Amino acid sequence: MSSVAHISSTTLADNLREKLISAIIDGEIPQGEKISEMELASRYGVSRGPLREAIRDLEGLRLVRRRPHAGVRVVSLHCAELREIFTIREALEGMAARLASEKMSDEDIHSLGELLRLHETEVRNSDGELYFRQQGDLDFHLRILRGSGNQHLYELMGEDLYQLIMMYRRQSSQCLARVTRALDEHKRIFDAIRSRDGELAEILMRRHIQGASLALRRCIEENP
Amino acid sequence: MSSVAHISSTTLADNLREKLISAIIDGEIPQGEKISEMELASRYGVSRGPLREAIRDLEGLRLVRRRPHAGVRVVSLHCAELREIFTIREALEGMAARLASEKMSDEDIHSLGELLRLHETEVRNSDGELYFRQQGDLDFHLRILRGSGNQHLYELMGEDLYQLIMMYRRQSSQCLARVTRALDEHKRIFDAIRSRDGELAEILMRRHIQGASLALRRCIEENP
DNA sequence: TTCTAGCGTATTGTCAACAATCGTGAGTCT
DNA sequence: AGACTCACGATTGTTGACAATACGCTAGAA
Repeated sequence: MSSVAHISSTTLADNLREKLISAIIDGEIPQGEKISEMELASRYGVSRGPLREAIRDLEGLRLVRRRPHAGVRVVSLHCAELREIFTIREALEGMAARLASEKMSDEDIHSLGELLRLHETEVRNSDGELYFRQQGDLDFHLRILRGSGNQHLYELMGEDLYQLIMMYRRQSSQCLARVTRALDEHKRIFDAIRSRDGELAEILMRRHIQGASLALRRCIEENP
Repeated sequence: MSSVAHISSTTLADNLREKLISAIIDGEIPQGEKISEMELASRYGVSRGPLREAIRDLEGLRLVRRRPHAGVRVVSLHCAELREIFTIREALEGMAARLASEKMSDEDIHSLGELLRLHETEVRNSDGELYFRQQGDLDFHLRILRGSGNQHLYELMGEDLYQLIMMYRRQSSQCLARVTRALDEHKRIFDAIRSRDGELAEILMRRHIQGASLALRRCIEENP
């Protein structure tokens, strides 16, 4: 089944794709850097064929920009671009919250509540842990995305676009202090979903993401 | 056999990508069909390398599904999937209408009004032309997408996802009769944008797309 | 007859060499 | 000195051959 050891069970290009995503997200390959096919190929011990296919995927995820015959560079997320992404996120996750209010099963909603309680205790205990926040926050949003029952929506926002957000989060580690407030907003969104109030859930989710976007921009202005 | 006179200004893979998109959209390669790399490569007179890269792109556009070592099939748009796409479209284009209300220049708005007047006369004259409708409708929506000033939003919805919608439209030619009503709804959206009323523009756009989605589903139920 | 096992073929995945294109720096002319 | 030309080097794009995997077919037994 889907357990371990799918290290090389797929194809080289697919594996490379994941490795490259991680490398870019972690900043191992810096933003704006031009990447050399030959160098990367030898670094990962594969030929240029699979590598080029993986790069093609990354281009689709908008993690790299490619100019024909001139090489490919890792994108650099400046403020305007990040704002664009968050606007898209607002539209998509707002819709997801609305759909989740209608479509989620009672069990899934219950499970989501448990997750929130878990987050609360974790926030209370280790009050400065931001790694948790990244994972936990993501987890909440991903659950709602999945709870929408819209497979395309989940793939588009939760698998593709989230990579871009992850890339920013990993590399700009500051900008927390919003943890407790975010958790509070999560709880209100959850309440709306539990009440099957799709319209409210959408509004709250959109506000929540607007707030995150605003906080992010403020943080960028302060810390160069 | 083939006129190879076209010296590709970009790359073979990029050209192939566009050709394959057209072929799939036009139904030249039928939905659900498993595509053979060798056959396609010889058909388009290229090697399998660039072809595989182009296919990788199509997978990102969700026009094909690929299973490792088992080949790649053109997606088949059944009703549920189409509904998912339209839901995403509703969220994204609704947001685009809101943003366009704030960001579009007066000249762009004026130009958009001219486009609508052009559409009106065309609809009045050639009342059954659906090819116009496809192009014209798309044009209106694309203008708003671009008017949002959000580059990522435009690329995501107007360049990537629209391929899927185009694919459906081309292949199920029926399902018009909504032309005049759609035009009317376009006009109201335009009015909201001209009034710089982003909230109203978003609501109207979402209703408009909901209506289109509903009409589509009804049409599918009637015509198998 | 139907299920299963095993083999052979056809297709996909990978590689390393070949060709085309772009960026660069030396050299020259005004 | 500054700008333009042109050829060189390095990198990307493309190809056909090679290896690995999945699918179908035949054959045999229950």
